[in-house]
Amino acid sequence: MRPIIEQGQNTLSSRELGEKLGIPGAQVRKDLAWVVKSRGSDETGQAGVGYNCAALCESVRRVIGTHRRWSTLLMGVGNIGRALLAYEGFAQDGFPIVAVVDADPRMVGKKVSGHVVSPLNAMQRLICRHDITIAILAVPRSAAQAAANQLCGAGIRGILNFAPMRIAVDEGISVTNIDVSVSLEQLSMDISRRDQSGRREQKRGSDRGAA
Amino acid sequence: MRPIIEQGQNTLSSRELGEKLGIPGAQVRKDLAWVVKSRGSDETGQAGVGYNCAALCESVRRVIGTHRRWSTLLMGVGNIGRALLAYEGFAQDGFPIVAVVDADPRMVGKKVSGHVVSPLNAMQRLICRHDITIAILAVPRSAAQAAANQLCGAGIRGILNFAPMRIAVDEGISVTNIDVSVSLEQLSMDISRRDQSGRREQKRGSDRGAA
DNA sequence: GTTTGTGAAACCTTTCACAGCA
DNA sequence: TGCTGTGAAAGGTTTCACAAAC
Repeated sequence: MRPIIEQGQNTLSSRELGEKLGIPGAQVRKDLAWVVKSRGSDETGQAGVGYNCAALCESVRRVIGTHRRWSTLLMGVGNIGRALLAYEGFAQDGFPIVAVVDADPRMVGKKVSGHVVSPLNAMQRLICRHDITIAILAVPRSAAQAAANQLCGAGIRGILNFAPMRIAVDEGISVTNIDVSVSLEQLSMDISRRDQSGRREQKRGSDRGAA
Repeated sequence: MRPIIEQGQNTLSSRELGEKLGIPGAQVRKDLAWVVKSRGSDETGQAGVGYNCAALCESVRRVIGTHRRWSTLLMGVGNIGRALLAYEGFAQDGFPIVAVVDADPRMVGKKVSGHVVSPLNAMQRLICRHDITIAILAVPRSAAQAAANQLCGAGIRGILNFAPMRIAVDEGISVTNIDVSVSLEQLSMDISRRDQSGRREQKRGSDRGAA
C-alpha cells in the first residue's frame, strides 16, 4: 500500500487505475476528464503514456477539496467523541479538530486527548476565531436537533452527524450521516440478497457463474 | 418523530411518504412495487387509499433483512470498539453483539460494558456456537487485513469495517466500510461545490434559486 | 506498438401521465 | 374524488469503439 509514486512509477494508465478500482478503463477516463474540466486545468492525460501521478493527485485533491485544511469542531465528548479525539488521524487527512465543546458543565475545562473542552456558549466565538467550517456532531439522539440548530446559527458550513437520526438544517448547509445501524442494515441486506441469488442459482442449475 | 402508526394513522399515500423523504410520489410507488415483488408478497397498495403502514413496514423489513436478528461479533476493543459496546443500541435494531474478541492478551478476560473479551483463538468456536453472521472490525489499520483474513476463514458472512483502508475478502463475503475521513472528504466536497455554484450564480445574476 | 478523449450505443433510473380501481 | 400501478418519455450513467496523439 505504499504510494505508487514512491515505487518509482510516476505515470498510470486508465486501465491500470481501473483494475485497482474494479471498474473499466473507459470509466476512469470519463471521470478523470470530468475532474480536469471541473478544475479548469489543462493538465490532461497523455495518449500512449497515461496520467501523471503527481498532477493527477493534485487535480483530484483540488476537486475534492483536500488541498486545503478544513478546521473542524467536535461537539460532544461522549463515547464517540472521545474515540474520535483519541484517533488523531484526521489532522493528517486535512481535518484538524481545533475546538471541542460539550453541553455538560462537568465536562467543561477537562482535557480529553489533549483537547480542552469548552462550554457551549464559547462555540460561536471559537468558530469565528479558528475559521471553522465543519462540525462533527457526536451527541445523543435526544440532543442532536437542538445542537444542529445551534451549529447552523453559529455559521457552520457542514455537519458530520453521528446521531442516529436525520437532522434538519438551514438552507445551504451540508450534512453527511454516519449511522452504524444503517450500515449494519446495508450489510445484512447485501448478505440476504446474495443468499437469495445463490439459492436461485442452485434451483435453476447455476446459469453462468456469479450474478 | 413518534411512529406514524401510533399517531392513529394506519395508512399512507405515496405522496405523503415522498414528501417526508423529499422525493416524488411516483418514485415511492416504483420502489414499493419493487419491494412487494422482491418479497413475493401480494400485499400491495390500495388505489384511492394508500399503503397499509403495518404491512408496508413488514415488507420493507423482510427485504432489508431486519425481520430477523443478526448476531454480531466485535473484533477489537480499542477506542472505537469500546464506544460501540457502550452505545448498546444495536441490539434493539436487531444486531446484538454476542461476542467480543481482541488480539491483545492483556485485554482478554476483561469486562467492557458488560461484555467479556475473548481471545482470538476462541473466535471460530464463538462464531459457530452463537451462529454469528456479521463481524464488526474495529482494529487499527495495521492489523485490519490479517483480522479480515481470520474472519473470512472463520466463516463470517459480512464485515463492517472501521479500519481506514479497503480490506480484501473471500468471494461471497460482503463488506461495508465506515471511514470518518472519507465522510469528511465527502462533506468538504459538498461544501466546495456549493461554494462554486454559489459564486457562478452570483456572477451571472442568480438565474433561478438554488441549483 | 500503446493510450487518451470522446461520440454513439446500451443500459439504468427518474419522472410524467393516465387508465383503472376503491 | 383520491390513489395505485405502470407504460412511455426524459434524463443520466456506463460501456463500446475508434480516430488522433504519443
